[in-house]
Amino acid sequence: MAGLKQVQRQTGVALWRQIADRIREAIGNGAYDETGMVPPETVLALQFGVNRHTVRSALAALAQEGIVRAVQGRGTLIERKERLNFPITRRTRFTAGIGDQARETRGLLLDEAQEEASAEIARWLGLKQGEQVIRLETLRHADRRPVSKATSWFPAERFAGIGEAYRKHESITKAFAELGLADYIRATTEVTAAHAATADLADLELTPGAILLIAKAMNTDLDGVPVQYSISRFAADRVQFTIEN
Amino acid sequence: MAGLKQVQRQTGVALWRQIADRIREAIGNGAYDETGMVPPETVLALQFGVNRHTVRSALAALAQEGIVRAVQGRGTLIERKERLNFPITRRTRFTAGIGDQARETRGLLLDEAQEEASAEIARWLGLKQGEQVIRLETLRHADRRPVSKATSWFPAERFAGIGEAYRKHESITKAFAELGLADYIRATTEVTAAHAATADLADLELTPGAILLIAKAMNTDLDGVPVQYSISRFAADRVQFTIEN
DNA sequence: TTCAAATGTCTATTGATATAGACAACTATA
DNA sequence: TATAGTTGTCTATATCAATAGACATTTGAA
Repeated sequence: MAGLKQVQRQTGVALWRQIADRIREAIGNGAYDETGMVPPETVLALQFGVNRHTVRSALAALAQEGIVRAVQGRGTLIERKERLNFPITRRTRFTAGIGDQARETRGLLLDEAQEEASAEIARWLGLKQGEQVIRLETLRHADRRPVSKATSWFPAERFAGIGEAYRKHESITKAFAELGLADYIRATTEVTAAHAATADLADLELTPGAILLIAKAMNTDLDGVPVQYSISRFAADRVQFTIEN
Repeated sequence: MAGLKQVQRQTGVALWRQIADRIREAIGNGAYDETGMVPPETVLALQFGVNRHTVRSALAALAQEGIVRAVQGRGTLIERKERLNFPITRRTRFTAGIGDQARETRGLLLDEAQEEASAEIARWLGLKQGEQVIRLETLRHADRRPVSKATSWFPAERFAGIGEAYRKHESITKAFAELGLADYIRATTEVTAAHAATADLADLELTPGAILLIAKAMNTDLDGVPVQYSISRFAADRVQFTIEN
């Protein structure tokens, strides 16, 4: 588990960024829980086989993210460490899934629009291409930290006013309930990973090079009729998915 | 979908690498399927807002990976494009899951060892810490391209000789069968994403900064007794997971 | 054959990245 | 109150990353 931590040169990814990513990950995995501190700069420099100044650049980046805080004379303290678990089941709901792990969850409506369904959206929602759909851009927080950004599409006819309902309740489940859909089922989830797009970086408070876990999900009502298709982007260092079969 | 492709400066990730990652992703998503070619360098330079030489660095990297091939006077042709779908269900098996999408799958045994179960492994396999387990390091290919690298643990007493059986059959399912376990069930899967570790980069033929989809999975026999715990690392640009509920 | 469009090559310059060394400033503890 | 251990700051140097411009070479179509 220990061993020489390695980085690669001349790959277009600066050493300080590789090291920052590794340390962030190690913190997330609880590697430094005993001391609550990152090892001294000289030790890290030795471990990664780089100059101490390079390690300092990495730690400066992590300090900028609010993950560590350096104290002269003492060391570099771990400020924040989180990895939420997000279960994916037939009853997957964001708020309920995260709810027991965070004191407070919020759902922000960033944008709302009615538009014609693209071929892909139409396929997922069982509509014809060009039929009207409502698109919501939402940003979900847990304990005041952004966790995921999602784009969702709903059949416009059936769910007119869902934007307003979401803005009020800050929850898809409650918005559905207000519009007469008491229950729904997660039918399909596709999971991929990718580098974050610029637009998502800012909202999720990430730095470039950061990784997103991307879940493309389709929900149906109890009769199996599609009610929602969504593409959710999660900050990979803050979330893991669990699939229980 | 079109719009200005964006890259960020002074983030420790070189522009040419960001651009290479975006283009690789776009190719994987079928963005250039109509022409079978990447847009001209000057067009890409305009789209990304960088100098043509920077785009050339990105394309050179992709050519190195064997994804594109530049032909003077014509353009830059797409050589390879793949994204396998990996379904996660109660009956998840690598070979069967990928089998219908690739002409040929292989499973290579990189390493085998018998060791004492760590606290985590023991918990997953329902053993006591320190009990003997067999660890296999395997590398799985589809159509001669590496797809995933996995570390698996098995209770040593019950599955003595599983390394040899895997080496022979190149399949966990068949190795289990040889040892008297005719059927098994995927009980739990945890999905995360992370930057690839150096050791995995080489085996999976990836470049640093590349993303892994990581699946931590536990399989049980039909009585619910754990038979395998594994951590599989997939090249994120070649694979997606599908969870059907 | 001609020409537009595309990739290939070269030179030059600037800023970011990484290394190296020296020393200052601060903290906790013996 | 020393002192070891830690982070903070400064200078200097070499290499990588990015931009800029000019021109050569190849291809495919008019």
